[in-house]
Amino acid sequence: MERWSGGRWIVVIRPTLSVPCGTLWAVAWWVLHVDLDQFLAAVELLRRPELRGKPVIVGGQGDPTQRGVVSTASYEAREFGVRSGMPLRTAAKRCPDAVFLPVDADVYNAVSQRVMDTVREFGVPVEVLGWDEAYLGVETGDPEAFAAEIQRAVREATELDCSVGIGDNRLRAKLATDFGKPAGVYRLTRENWYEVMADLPPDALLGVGGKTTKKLAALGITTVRELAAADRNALAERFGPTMGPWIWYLAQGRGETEVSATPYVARSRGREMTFQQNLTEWADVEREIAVLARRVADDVAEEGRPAARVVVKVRFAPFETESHGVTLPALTSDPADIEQAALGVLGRFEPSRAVRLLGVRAEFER
DNA sequence: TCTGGGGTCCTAGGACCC
DNA sequence: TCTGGGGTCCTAGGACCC
Repeated sequence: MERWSGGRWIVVIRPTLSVPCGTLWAVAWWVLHVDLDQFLAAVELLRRPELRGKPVIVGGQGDPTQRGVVSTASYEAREFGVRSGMPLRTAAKRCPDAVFLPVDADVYNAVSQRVMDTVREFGVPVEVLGWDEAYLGVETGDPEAFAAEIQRAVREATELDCSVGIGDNRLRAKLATDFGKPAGVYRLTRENWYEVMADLPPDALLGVGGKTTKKLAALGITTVRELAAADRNALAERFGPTMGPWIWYLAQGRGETEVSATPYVARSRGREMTFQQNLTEWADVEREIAVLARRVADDVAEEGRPAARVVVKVRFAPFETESHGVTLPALTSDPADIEQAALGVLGRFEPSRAVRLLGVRAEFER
């Protein structure tokens, strides 16, 4: 396909690669994945510059003697083997000199907003994935230059570094980002997919985690290459008619190319809390469920759509999780209704066991 | 290593209906 | 009297992601 642009003809190829085309500029559709480097730690360093160069760990209440896990570790802390998701206690053992800071969601929200506003100024579709990530759909002959422009703009607006993955689909763009970190750009396409990914374990793919990797190993599949070459029907047999073929596609680097700028519509809103000391009195459990339900009701009100279903989650000591739910007799945003529903569902749990975590979630109509 | 809090999507099994 | 088969909806749990 050709079209007239900027005073010259350009060749538009979608969604494949740009090809040098004589005096014509070859333009293609790219997915760019923008990911801020060590986001939470980086934001904390902005307001506490004296911590720069030190191992900084953001997570929980910022107290490694309490229950909580690492949200983000600075690169210095990662040198000690500290990783996201690790218990704070463990992180403190690995890196005793680290500075521990509590998660400050309001601040990260505000900074994230500035970053995303900056990225949106480029006038391309932007799909935000969380505090620190977004996909961009970009039509350009030089995606590396575009990526560098984004990095420059984000740094200018926020003093934060980001890495950019360039891909011919969302999967490859997202995986590319890690190879660009920190503060770099990397391109992953059909051209170099196997060269880069073939020998990595299946959980290098987005959507394949530890559990699936273990099950695959039991089938003799231990690399992306082997998964890509596996029998699709056998995978469907083992992992289900959707998941089986899906992970097979992933291993080949195939994925969605669309980047949607349509606003995110939540399926559910929930609140949960792990208690520093297990609750052993059921009256306390009931009281805390009521508190959580009221908070969820606030979130539901903010959402502006009524709840259709309420689900209660209980994690018993030491770590056994159960959930029960109820479809509401009618759609409602009334805090009293949501609280009543949650307390009613709570009656279906065993009341004589110590409780580690409680959660309440409201689901919206699909 | 004693395992957060915010979510999404898929699967399996039972209920229910014809 | 003890027993079909298919479709659909609901629920609980699992896996995964940031």
